[in-house]
Amino acid sequence: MKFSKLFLPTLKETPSEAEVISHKYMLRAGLIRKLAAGIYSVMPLGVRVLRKIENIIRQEMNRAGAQEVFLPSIQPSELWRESGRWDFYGKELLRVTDRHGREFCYGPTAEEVITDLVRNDVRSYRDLPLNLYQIQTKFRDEIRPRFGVMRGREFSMKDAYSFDADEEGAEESYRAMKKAYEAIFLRCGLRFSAVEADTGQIGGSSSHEFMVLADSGEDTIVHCQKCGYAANVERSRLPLPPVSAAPPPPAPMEEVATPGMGAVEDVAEFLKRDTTDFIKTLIFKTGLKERPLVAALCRGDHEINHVKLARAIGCAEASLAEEADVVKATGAPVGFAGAPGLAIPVVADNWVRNIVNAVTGANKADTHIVNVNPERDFPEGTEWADIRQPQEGDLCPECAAAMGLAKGIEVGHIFKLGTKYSESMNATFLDAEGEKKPMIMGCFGIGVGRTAAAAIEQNHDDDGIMWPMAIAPFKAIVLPLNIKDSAVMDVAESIYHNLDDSGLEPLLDDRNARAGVKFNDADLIGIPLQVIVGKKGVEQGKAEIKIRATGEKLMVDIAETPARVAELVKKFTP
RNA sequence: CGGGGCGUAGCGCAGCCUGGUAGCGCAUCUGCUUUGGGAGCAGAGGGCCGGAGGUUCGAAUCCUCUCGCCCCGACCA
Repeated sequence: MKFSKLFLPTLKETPSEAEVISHKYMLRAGLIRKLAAGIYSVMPLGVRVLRKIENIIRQEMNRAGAQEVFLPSIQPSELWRESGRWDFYGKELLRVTDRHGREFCYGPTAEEVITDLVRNDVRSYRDLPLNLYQIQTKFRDEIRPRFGVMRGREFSMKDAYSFDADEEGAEESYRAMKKAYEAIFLRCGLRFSAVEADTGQIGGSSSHEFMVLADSGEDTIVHCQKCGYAANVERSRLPLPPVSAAPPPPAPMEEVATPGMGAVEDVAEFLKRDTTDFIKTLIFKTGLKERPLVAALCRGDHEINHVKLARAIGCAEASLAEEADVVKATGAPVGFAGAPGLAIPVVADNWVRNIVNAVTGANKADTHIVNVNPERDFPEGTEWADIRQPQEGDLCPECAAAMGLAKGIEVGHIFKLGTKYSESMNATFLDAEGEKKPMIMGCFGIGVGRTAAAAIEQNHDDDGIMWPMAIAPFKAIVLPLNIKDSAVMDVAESIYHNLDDSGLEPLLDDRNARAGVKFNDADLIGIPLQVIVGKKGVEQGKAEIKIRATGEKLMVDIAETPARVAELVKKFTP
């Protein structure tokens, strides 16, 4: 490909809308342009990257025994009503009505469609297992799209669905996908971690997220260096707190005046007590009829994780209650809630249980209670659970070593669905005994554009992108520094054609531009290898190969250049 | 949805407070020179100032409404 013919408008300055690195560089390197919030056009260079990623995905999915299909993006509401998600999915589901008044949605995922497809054509255990996947545009009407294609509303996703006759088969399908995913992200040149995850709206029994480690990630994970345990904080398991051998004796509860001091830090300062002696009480809305409000407790220096809390309560989501509800539930303004004497249900974090002579709110304005002892003073029926946010240094649930926290970008997510959809949508088969059974399902997603963005987050410098070889739009860019110098141009063209004939996907920068412009654009768009052809080099029979990622420069005989490029391409392709 | 910010040429911005009919840099086009890290000179084109009302002799500027975008939060395969 010749640069002069390529639709590749690079930007010298960053458009003001971009905040994160990958978004900035995707715009500047001419990969994408925005059409509306969370909706992007992909330009030629971007398409080349996406196709590379898609092809790696295809190869590994096919190798794992999955078959590619292509499902509709517009899906009838009936299927979604059958699964029960028409109402459950909420505003994120983009609903449309056709000219006859029939309701449809733009597919955010395809469990319903695939289950419908399979139930109609699969009847026997002999047809199982089956794993079908597609690479399709999805639409999710996110509340707040952001960070370019990282959290877009319209995006390309590979989604796979497995159907098995029994648990062992489903387990095997899950393992095969996990292995395929590891191969895919490894080949894409990403540093990632497969972590235990929450199942969210998709449902099902268990799941792993594939997290690309990057500071700009929206998810937080806890991980153990020693044994390799890693989990999304939403799914983190924390061991019980150490028990003191000789705890001080419990003292009688006593009210203290704490005028205007709602925050734990203020009260701690005032009472000269450590925040670890405090029990923080937060009131949450659950959306449940039987217990709309719940008090969640954690130690003063800890934070409640809303997702862990929701799971402990058994509700879809837990969010902080409005001020009026807090007043109603506790009889005090926000900041003075405490478990003793509270009428609403109490869920307390395990780490609260053996705090001795703790400080907590008195359910009375400007008042706290000291010497609270949970076992003695908490209401009857208090539930204990693991509901707090992990902290740096928390101990590993598997091996008890200290864990760390890291930010990650979720590029893939795999779920064991069980029979959630096959039962609600009646996808059954006859087993060897002639008995009718629901298929056991799994589902497996990869965000294609997000994988590209994650690759940039992990591989860039101040000058631009440094594409991993396997997903680079071009593997090498040939830079004749002066196209009017026919000796230089002849050498550049011959190297270019040679590379092209060898299938090494070269780009020839044949623009009549100064050397600096070409260097800067080559760095920006992140082609892994630059072949620099200049006057001085040509006179000595040499060309120069620059490795974008390391900055390393090699002087090479012109005749050997294509072979050296081929070598380097091979070396850098995992 | 709550909070904050921003819409002026393709991109980045100034002008707005204190109304007088739009400007800078980059990019683009033409010509000449230049060609190893975003060139120089000369010339040229491009904006009903997001939109709609209003105030005024006069609105990019003041007021009201509206649309869009970005950030934080809530939310989220």
